[in-house]
Amino acid sequence: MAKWRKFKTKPAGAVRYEIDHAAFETGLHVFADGACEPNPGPGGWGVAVYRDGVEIASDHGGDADTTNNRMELTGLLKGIEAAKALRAPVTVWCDSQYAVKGANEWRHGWKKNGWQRGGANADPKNRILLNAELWQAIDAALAGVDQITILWCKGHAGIVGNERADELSNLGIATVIKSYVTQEEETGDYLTAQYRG
Amino acid sequence: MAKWRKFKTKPAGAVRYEIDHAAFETGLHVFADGACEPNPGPGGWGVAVYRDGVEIASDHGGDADTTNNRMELTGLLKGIEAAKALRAPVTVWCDSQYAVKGANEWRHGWKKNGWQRGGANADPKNRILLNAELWQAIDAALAGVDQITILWCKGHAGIVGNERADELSNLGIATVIKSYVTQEEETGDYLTAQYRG
RNA sequence: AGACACCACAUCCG
DNA sequence: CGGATGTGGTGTCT
Repeated sequence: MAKWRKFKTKPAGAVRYEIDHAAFETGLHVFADGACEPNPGPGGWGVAVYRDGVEIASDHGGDADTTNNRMELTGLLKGIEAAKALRAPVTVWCDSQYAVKGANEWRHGWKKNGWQRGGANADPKNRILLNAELWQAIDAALAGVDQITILWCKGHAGIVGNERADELSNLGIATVIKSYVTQEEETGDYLTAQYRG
Repeated sequence: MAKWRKFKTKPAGAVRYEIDHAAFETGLHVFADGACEPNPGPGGWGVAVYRDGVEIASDHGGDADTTNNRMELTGLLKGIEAAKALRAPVTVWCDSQYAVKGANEWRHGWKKNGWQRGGANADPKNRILLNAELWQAIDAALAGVDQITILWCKGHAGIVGNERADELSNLGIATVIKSYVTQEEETGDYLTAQYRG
């Protein structure tokens, strides 16, 4: 029974992704998300905290020049910090497998490797770990913590907390943009001539 | 939309990869490619023949259980055979350095060595040449031939013939898969129980 | 140590 | 349909 059979026959299976909404209705849950428009470009992150299904806190922010994954990591980091402040068992949800697997699995290997990618992958130029400072910050935030569980949830799947975090990350972008407009209005100096009137 | 997008998306660097398309617009060119999805797994090969920039022939095929490099070699072999049939100077292009260097350089050493890998390999197990039958077939196809030049071209670089050969190799995979589906419908025996009904 | 190719996953965006 | 941001792997040779 070759592996690829499972791989190839998947389309026929019509696998449906079932969302266990009930799983979010009890206890403490933090949802983190990031966005970037375009990618790369101005980006934002958002965090929403839920207790027993009701939002009890939220936060957001942004960066003028960033990437989707940097914002995703920043959101997760802020989510972890928010979760730590609760001093109770919390689940932190994020729809980026890059962020979730990185925090749960890959991080340890990178750390052991001096924060480098150890894989048998391409040239040594690609050996450098991207966004290393953010990974190190996440690693530090997670040091000695055992009441936080980071889990992956599917994006755009109707999960309320995820949609809310997405909304907040868009708010983060809007905030960044607005600060540009303000700066532009004040100084008239941000945009290059070709983009003005 | 927003002006800052344009402002942001184009940093100063902007290195462009230049392809000498003109090189393919004159004379006889054969493009060979292979694919494997996943690797290892079901694979396909594709060959496209061009005269003065227009496609005059194509071929494709596949294998149920193979590797990317086996398909790459099979594609090259079929390409060489197609080139021989033209009985004129032909350039055969392939994006696999494994296939191109193997056919142009390494092949002679291996042959001299009784189709074994030479070098300082103490372990006789490491002297086993993989895909030896394919290399021997290529060697036989190239015997006494002097009107065929095998060259490497970069993959996924917008080279029309290479993209076409890639498409054909995917067709090769599809054909293989389809034959499985047919077999499944006929015998009801291909899929494991968990994927049926 | 190097090179090329093949693949998988998720997200972001147009 | 397209691209970018990022990770993980295998196939093969020198």
